[in-house]
Amino acid sequence: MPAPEQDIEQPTRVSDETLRRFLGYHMKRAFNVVQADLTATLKPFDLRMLTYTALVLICDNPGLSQTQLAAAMDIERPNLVVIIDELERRELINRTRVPTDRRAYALIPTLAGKRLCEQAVAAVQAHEAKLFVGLDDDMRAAMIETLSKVRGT
Amino acid sequence: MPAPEQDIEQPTRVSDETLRRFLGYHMKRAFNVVQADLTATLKPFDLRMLTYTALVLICDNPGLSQTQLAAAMDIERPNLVVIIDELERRELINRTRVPTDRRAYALIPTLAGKRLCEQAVAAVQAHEAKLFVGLDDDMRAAMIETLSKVRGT
DNA sequence: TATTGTTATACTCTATAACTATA
DNA sequence: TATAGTTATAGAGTATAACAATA
Repeated sequence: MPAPEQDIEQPTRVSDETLRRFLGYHMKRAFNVVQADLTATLKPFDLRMLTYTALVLICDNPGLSQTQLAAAMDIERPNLVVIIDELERRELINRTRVPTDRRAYALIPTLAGKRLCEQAVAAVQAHEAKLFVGLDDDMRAAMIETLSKVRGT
Repeated sequence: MPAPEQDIEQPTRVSDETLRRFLGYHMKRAFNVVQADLTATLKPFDLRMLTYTALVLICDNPGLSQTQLAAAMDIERPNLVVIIDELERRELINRTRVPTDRRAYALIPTLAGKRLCEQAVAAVQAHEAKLFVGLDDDMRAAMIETLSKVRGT
């Protein structure tokens, strides 16, 4: 016999009671908000999260190779190429051949790259201060510790 | 004059000292780990995070519409269509026309859908217990509260 | 006129295989 | 043979515009 269709009614409010028991669910939803706000924060600099991350790591570690950078960013080497292409095209970094290993590039920030990086980092600092405004230092440190533990580091 | 190229050397270790000052950075990295493990957890059920989330919400809120579900999942309606298509093709849910509004579908789980949902939820519970093994209940509650606050809820 | 579900489309991020040039 | 960077390609996830059916 066919299923009874008598009690088909749209719920007036959608409950996420099962999902909200999971920490991962809250992490995803919170991270979505953070990511959206970060994207807006970086837009004036014409940077995305990936180009921003790459630029900061290159400024902090001048001379690193694309393989090293891809490992640090936890992305595949092929996906890094277009990111580096973009940063180089905008003259924020240079690809310099390494004399001792002519297969590899040393990634070096330009002066413009270093300046943009400084400004972007300051903007991201303001973005974090705004997003995590009610968070005291102890809780902040505890969260970083917990998140690092999850990551396995 | 050209830039001096004398001190081009690959760093032996890549430092992320600037980035690790940001909570968002730790959230992203931790969430990547959670997401990867969740993907593996759901694979035996032939579910992805999106199809899993949709199935759970449909089981918890039988009869809800696609518009309601898209809002609950925080995704655009067009992107939900293929997700519902897949769940329906696998006979885990049904699209039933609402008598009072023939534009809308009421999404109803099948018996098979409810069973798969139960099993998947149990597997995700185990996955969370494993990932957050060192996390005591107080810290867990504090994290959920903090993440909810970031989300603006 | 507005809304539900849909199609088409495009952009980003991600993942893998295969190529080149160097080692 | 192995590695660095590259190309090509394919799969997800996400976003917007526009359409048919219905309200």
